[in-house]
Amino acid sequence: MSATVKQLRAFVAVARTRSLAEASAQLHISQPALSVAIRNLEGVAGGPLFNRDSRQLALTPEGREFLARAEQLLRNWDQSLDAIQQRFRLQHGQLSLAAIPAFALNRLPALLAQFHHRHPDINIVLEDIVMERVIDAVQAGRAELGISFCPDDLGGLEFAPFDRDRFIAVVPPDHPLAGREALRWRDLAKAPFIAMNRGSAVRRWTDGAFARCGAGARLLCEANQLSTIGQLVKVGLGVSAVPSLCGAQMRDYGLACLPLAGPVVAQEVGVLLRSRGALSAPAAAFLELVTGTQAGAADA
Amino acid sequence: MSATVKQLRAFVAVARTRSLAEASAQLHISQPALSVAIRNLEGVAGGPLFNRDSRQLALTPEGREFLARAEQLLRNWDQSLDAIQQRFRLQHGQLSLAAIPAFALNRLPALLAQFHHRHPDINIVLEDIVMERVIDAVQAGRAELGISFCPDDLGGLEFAPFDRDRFIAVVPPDHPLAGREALRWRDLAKAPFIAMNRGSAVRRWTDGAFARCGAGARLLCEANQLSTIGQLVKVGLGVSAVPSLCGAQMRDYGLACLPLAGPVVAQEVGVLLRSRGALSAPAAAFLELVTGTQAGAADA
DNA sequence: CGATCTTACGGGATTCGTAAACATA
DNA sequence: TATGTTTACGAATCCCGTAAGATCG
Repeated sequence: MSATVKQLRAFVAVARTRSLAEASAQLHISQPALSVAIRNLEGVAGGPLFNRDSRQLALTPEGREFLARAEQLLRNWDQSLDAIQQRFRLQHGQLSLAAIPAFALNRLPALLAQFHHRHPDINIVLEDIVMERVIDAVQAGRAELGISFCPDDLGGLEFAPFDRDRFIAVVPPDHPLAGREALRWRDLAKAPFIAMNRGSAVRRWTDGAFARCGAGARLLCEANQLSTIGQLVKVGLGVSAVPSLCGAQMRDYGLACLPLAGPVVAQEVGVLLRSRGALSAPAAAFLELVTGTQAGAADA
Repeated sequence: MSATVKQLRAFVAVARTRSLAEASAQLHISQPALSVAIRNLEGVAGGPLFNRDSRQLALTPEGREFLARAEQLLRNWDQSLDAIQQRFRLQHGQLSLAAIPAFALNRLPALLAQFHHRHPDINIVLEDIVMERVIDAVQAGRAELGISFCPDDLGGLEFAPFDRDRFIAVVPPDHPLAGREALRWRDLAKAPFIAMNRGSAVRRWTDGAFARCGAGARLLCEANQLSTIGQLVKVGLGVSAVPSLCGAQMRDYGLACLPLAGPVVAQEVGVLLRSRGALSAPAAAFLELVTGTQAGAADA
């Protein structure tokens, strides 16, 4: 067996704190894991790096020498890795996006954090607006990239899908339906339904789903934001169905989210853009990021 | 994810050979494994290190810069690790051992290789002799350490056990008994038996085992080396029972080795020495090696 | 008895190798 | 078609975290 970078970092942390307990907290690993890591490193080195006679670990002479080498080694390591990452880092420019709120609230933050970690010098301009205005923004060039469900009318834009989103049922946690494994659309038709405002894409899809299963929903009220719908469900006004994108958000509100069996209502989620060839470097990098990492991200 | 030393070694090998196939042979890993390793490293770096357009991989400018850094990094790494290992390495001295042939032929080579790898400057003096003479050698100080089964009379020596050895049955591969899962001593009593010479410890144990199960063996012939016994079994003269230590050797001869159920004949294997406190550094190191690593090494 | 380190063991993630698909001269 | 790379998937390995044990003040 050979030594690893992780073991060296562990050794340096322990040598500095002179305590496994303290070092394990710094390294965000458990104390036993650190104990075996140090022991393994000592196995590679060929002898003891610490004296364990007292209650507090003290470096042996060999350990003291190795500490100096290890610290230098880790400095070089991090330096070299930073250097190569910097070479690939975009130096300037900006990323202008438009995204529908369902995506902007749930998936986008993690993606943008990742993007910003890779390219800290790129400014990010984000508009979270409804699907129709996302299309406008991309067409007008206000945003280079748009993220939304696949619209019925692309308006001359390209669409690069990277995920399929299925609707999920949202009910109050104490609702009789909340205990089920899965629901069908006709189950939702029996309870008062809280829908998106007429004219929105989500509304068209829910209407279509009810129509297809031959059961009209008892429409109780409408809202034009999914988070509003969540709150209305929360207070017991009725039930609803939302894109699974919003599952995490709805669960945060304390609502029960159940998969919807039966006639599948699935929508492509993807990136809207004017021309793949004319993308700025930041936009191209983001497009690669989103199509590469989002491939398998399902929600119940 | 962070980069690993292994990935850096892979990168350097590929960059030098400009071929995954060639590099994978050097690194003793499969080509696909190397392919994903490089891809992962590129993921950490944030961009492509190689141009894959032609059939032959060529470094990108960033890859070229990284290669220089990686080579330096690996040099430092190996240097530092060598240095610490050298600090723990015994500089001079010799290790004088006596071991019974059963052990010297089967387990000792790997142990000595390991010891020599750790302490290349230590001369090793090995006597492979029968148990009684091992005791003599240690008592007389000709050997500092003796490896053998636990003798009935320690002769004033210390014995540090590190393994339990059970006898196994040895039969020709085409023998009717060879197909069984396991044998009992009384099964062996039916066939002609090839034993160790009277007076040897192995002979006393096999005699004892037959006596205990109430079946006298049909003694066909005797030999004073276990390897001779193996060859006699091979040519169909009869069957035998040997310490499991010799299992690998017997299988190498093309013989069938079967576990012996029923009355257990097990012997402690361990190290004989005059005084634990008076050991030389090489002997102490070897003792630690053998008691540490041999703990769980069973043979069918 | 309390704090700290070690040992033992089950679960999860990573990595490897085999096999098959793919690209290119 | 032959060489060389990538993708997919089952299997083995390694590493970590939880829990129990040991040691010292």
